[in-house]
Amino acid sequence: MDALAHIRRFNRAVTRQVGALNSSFLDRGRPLGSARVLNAIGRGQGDVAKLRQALALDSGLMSRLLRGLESEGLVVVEDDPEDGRRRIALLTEAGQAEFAEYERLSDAQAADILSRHPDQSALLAAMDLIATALTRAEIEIVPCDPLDPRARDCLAQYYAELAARFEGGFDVNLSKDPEADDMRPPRGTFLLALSDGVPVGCAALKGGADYAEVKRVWIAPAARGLGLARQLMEAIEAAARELGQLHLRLDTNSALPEAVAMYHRFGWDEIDRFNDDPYPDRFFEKRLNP
Amino acid sequence: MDALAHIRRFNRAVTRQVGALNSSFLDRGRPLGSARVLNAIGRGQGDVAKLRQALALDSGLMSRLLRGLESEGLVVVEDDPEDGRRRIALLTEAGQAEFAEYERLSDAQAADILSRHPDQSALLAAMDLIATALTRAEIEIVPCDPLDPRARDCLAQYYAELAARFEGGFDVNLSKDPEADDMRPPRGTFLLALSDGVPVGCAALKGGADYAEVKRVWIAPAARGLGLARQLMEAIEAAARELGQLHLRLDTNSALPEAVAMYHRFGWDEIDRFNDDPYPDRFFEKRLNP
DNA sequence: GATTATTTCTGACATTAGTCAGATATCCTT
DNA sequence: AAGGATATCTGACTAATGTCAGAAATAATC
Repeated sequence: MDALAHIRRFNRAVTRQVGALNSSFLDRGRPLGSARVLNAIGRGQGDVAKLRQALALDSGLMSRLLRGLESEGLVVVEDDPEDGRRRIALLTEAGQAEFAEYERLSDAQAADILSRHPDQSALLAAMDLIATALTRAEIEIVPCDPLDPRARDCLAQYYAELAARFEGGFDVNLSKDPEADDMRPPRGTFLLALSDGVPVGCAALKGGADYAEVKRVWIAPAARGLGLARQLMEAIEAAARELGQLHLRLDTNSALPEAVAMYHRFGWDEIDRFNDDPYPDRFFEKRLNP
Repeated sequence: MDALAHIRRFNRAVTRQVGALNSSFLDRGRPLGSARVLNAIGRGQGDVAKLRQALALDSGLMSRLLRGLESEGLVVVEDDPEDGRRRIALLTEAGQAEFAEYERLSDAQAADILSRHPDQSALLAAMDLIATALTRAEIEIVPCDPLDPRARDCLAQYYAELAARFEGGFDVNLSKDPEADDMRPPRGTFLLALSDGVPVGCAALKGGADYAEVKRVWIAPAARGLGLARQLMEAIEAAARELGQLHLRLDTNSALPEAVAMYHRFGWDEIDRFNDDPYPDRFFEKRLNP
């Protein structure tokens, strides 16, 4: 069977699905164009110029759609304090509520599909894989508090994976869990890779007196193979330079051969054991140029 | 992380993708409505009434779009010989060429996504899973020649799966491969389950003098758990009645416990070995009421 | 400070999409 | 054969979307 036949089927299936979602959006009594603008603003695209680019709309049309949403009382448009030509759109309270209603419609449709499927986790994994493949160009790496729920979520998946891959399992309490303060500025940092707001990877820099440690490097299964690890490691190194930490170390385990290979590939030197943590058996360091 | 957040991300990713595909369709100088009609006809939806239902179009609009395509010389609309009220749309040669161009655009986009992905087979499997989940209501079961490429494709996957699951592997040459003629009317039949044209399962009825045998029951991994096996078995039984074969038998293997459980569930009785094929070790029969 | 570029907004207009009410021909049922 | 239902088509209309040109304000450049 031709691979393209499968993709055509996928295209048609999602096209119909998107069509169904769009017509359910119409039930809220607003044309699709306005609904799309409202949703884009709700998702944080306030900048009118970016909005126009993201939705590929003519400036005249954009302007009229915003006037329409304003007269509905859902949106206010303010001047950009940094550039008097630009304007910024914000949702009013009513606009927030309306945006939430659109999210609810979309969620209801999603929950319906999910509930009918025999293997929900397989379906979610497939959706993640495809969403990542389609939005890979737009994955962004942002700093984040190590106690943020999104960070905790990544770490939970990271620990679960270690537990599955280490022969004797993995108990985070036996390992030295870094203090959150060591992974926050000014001592260190915690980075998340976000694909359209969903975390698909993380990495931490734990500051120290003699050297800083790279910890918790993890990529979601759906996002592997996209070169995300390199992006994260480069961002970590940039953050380390920023913080004046030029001597980096990390530890890992032979049970994770792709990690070991990766550190070699990224210019890390293998060194002797430098701590007594029970899990790692491979140790690396890298010295950065300022 | 909330499952719905993942689905929202998926929704947004495919919405954007569908939007991009639609605007590439516009490049062919024809409004989207006409393009959708042309594509639906090209995919075999000639019946104007079905076309209207599939695309959810008003009869007036449909009529006008067809007139437009006719005046472009892409489509001819004929009377339905079976029902004078109905009409049937067909692509002219120019229409076929134009349809092929749309397919090419869609394929190019698909190939682009596929080529950028590190694990193409995982991406295809994910697409299959989702397409099946979204179109499960529209899976149709149709008779098909056992030598049709789509049938052969299913059988190849079926044999590969047996080879993986049987301890000593599976060599189709050691098993009694039924003659194609025994799986064609008037002796037997071969059924395919099609989801938007892509085969996602099959089952065969091999006619015989004393009894007919059910063979080659297979469901694609992406389509499992949807109750497709029951649909296929019911269709096989209906075909058997049609052909006057009321005594059915089948053989299977303990290495396929879900198949064994299924036959019990569907009212088959386990019986003694009735052939000397080396692979099966479980044997069933079922007597149908006329 | 003059010139050029950028951003938003408005007006005028064209195209596309969607809706509704008949008209006509045919089919189905009794 | 009559009456009701169905499928398509046409005309008349409305709403939505897309396009273009230019005005006004501000920013960037020289």
